[in-house]
Amino acid sequence: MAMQLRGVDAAFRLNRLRHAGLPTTFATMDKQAKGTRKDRAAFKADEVKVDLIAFVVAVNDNEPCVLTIGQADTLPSGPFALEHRSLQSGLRGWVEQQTGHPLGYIEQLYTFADRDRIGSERRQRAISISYLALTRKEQAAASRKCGWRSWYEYFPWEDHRFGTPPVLLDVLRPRLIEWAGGAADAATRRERRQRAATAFGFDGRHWNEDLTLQRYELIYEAGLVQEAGSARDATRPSLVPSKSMVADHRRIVATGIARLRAKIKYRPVVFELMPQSFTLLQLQRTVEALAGRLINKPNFRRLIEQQELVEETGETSVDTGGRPAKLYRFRHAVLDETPIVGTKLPVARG
Amino acid sequence: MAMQLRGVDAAFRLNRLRHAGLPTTFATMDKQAKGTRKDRAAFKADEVKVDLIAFVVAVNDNEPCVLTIGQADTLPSGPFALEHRSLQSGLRGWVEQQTGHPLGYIEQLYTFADRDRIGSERRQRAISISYLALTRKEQAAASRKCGWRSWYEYFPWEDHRFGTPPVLLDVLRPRLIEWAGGAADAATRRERRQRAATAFGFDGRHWNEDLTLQRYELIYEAGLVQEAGSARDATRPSLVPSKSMVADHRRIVATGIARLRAKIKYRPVVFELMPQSFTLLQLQRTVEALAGRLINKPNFRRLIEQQELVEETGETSVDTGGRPAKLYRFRHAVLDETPIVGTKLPVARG
DNA sequence: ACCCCTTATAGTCAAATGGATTATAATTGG
DNA sequence: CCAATTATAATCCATTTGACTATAAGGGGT
Repeated sequence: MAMQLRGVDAAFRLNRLRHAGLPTTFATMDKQAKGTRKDRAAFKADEVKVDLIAFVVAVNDNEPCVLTIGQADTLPSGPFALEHRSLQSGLRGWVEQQTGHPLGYIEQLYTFADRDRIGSERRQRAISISYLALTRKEQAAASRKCGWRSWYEYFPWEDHRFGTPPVLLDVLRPRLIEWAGGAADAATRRERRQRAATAFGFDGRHWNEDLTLQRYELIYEAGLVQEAGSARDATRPSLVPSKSMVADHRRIVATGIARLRAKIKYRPVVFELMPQSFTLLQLQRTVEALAGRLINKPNFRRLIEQQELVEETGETSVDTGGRPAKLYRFRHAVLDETPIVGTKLPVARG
Repeated sequence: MAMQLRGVDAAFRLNRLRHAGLPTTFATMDKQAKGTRKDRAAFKADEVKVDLIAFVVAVNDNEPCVLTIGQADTLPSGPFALEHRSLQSGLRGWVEQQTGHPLGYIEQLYTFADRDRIGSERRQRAISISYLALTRKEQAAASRKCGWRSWYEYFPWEDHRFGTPPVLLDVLRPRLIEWAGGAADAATRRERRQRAATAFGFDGRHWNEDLTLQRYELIYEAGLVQEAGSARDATRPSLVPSKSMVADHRRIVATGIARLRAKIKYRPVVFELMPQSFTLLQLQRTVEALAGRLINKPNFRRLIEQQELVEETGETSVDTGGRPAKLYRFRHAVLDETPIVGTKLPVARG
């Protein structure tokens, strides 16, 4: 396998193995890690390169988009260098240089170790730190070799706004069933079916839009996607129809989508993607684009209003095609107020 | 300031500044970041050192504990080296070597750039990757120079199980009010009061146990805590009574507590901290220890049962002091089933 | 044996929340 | 003026959730 399996849920999966009594990394751990804290300065071999990678999001015409560079499907990135004052400022610098796009909201996603790069003289370790960034397309200053592409070109099974995507039932389901059935023992087969059903909402289960990363990892594990630059055998006839990305960038995007979909439910981050003033329907359409599913209109409005996230500007928008809609703006004060909504513990009050 | 302000919410705070029209990192960004992707291999200056730091958690006698090493209050850590097969295996190696403790569940917390270390010949960049790990004390093999310390020695204001901690109202509140009032302009004063009230539940607001990191950052920003090794002026007479840690380890712990408190509400991670079989009250006490607040007993049992997280072992425990309690064990199958509980979007079904 | 204390377990009830639906208002375009 | 389209308000009902009460089952002392 040309790529390493990793991701946010790797620890979780590993843990499942542990409970099942199977050997884990922990059991087979390399014992040769020597040296005390004092020794650190003596080693030069410990030095590694650090890459910063950005998953930049904007919603254009109700389509959630990722910022890419070059002809290939590549995320903006660059090495963390001495000139950078911080990781974030390094990331901003690279993105602005490569795309001409200034970033607003930034959030760290995940740090992972790349597979060893064999340098000219010695082994070279590399680490990638990925980030999620939110902006608006208009902020782009006459872009260079970069462009906005819809998420759903890379993840066609993730868009449920117009009903269940055909690819899900026509392609993914049979192939995942096939993959599950290909396992050696019955327990693994059942476990694979279980995982696929939960992640994709098969067998009458509900679709959960937050499981984007689990779904990608499942598809990847089943060998149904192929990324550019990986040297996989070409014997496998047909993969799931979707755009691939360079290296493991598609996994980073999946991580970012999952994070963002989860986050819009408890923090007011959507407004980073909105213009200064907007109608409630525009806001709803943006959330729907991110979540990949439709939202009940009256209930959405009730939710927004009772949380007092927005305030009226006093103006109305007339290009709605029907009755003019009130324009709203985000109440920035909520960033200081926000008590974060939901608890799930039955706490004892008083 | 001897330490850099950073953390999970740094992006959020930064963003608030942006909206308030203040200059930000983005605005003052260094423009000298040069070089294309092809140049990477040519630079040696870009190499950095990578440290792995572990926040290891166990709950001993209803007290949530952190694993520390040495006499000082230090988290297990060590450099990421060539011998390590992955970041996680490197972390496991260091923790086992320094504490003799094997790790089970591991989850990445945050990656940050340390302040520059001035090496003997040239500037040296360093990066720290922090992790959250869950275990049980019993797994410890006759420990070396390490020990378990209660979280609440470092964060006495976080334990609300036995009522509001005195330090909150007697020390923190007046000092935070003083800090808020010390701001130059009225807007900043109001914003500071607002933030403090939200984070600590002042002025009749509810206590939100998930805001551990925000609270620590606020206290830090107000100059009310001092960490070991920082060269702060000694003129400030009295700080908030609490144990400090080496470097920014206390911030890492705060990040981990916040993450864990949020996570137990939607993923069944508590069971990593439980023995094989346990009573429902033991489970409840463990959750209470982590959350730092009491839970309504009947409702907690209802929650556990309706989610089918556990199954009866058939045995009962008699050392409860009253009626014997049924013993339960975790249903590991839920790890494959779990559809993750809560949505907060008013989705349109059908 | 009995009482009393402790904890376990089951059940009830009201309030709040959340999903779905219907009704009414204000525009544009023909 | 009518039809189509969108905005906005209001209502209904099932489910969830917080708070509380009642009963069961043990141990320890007298």
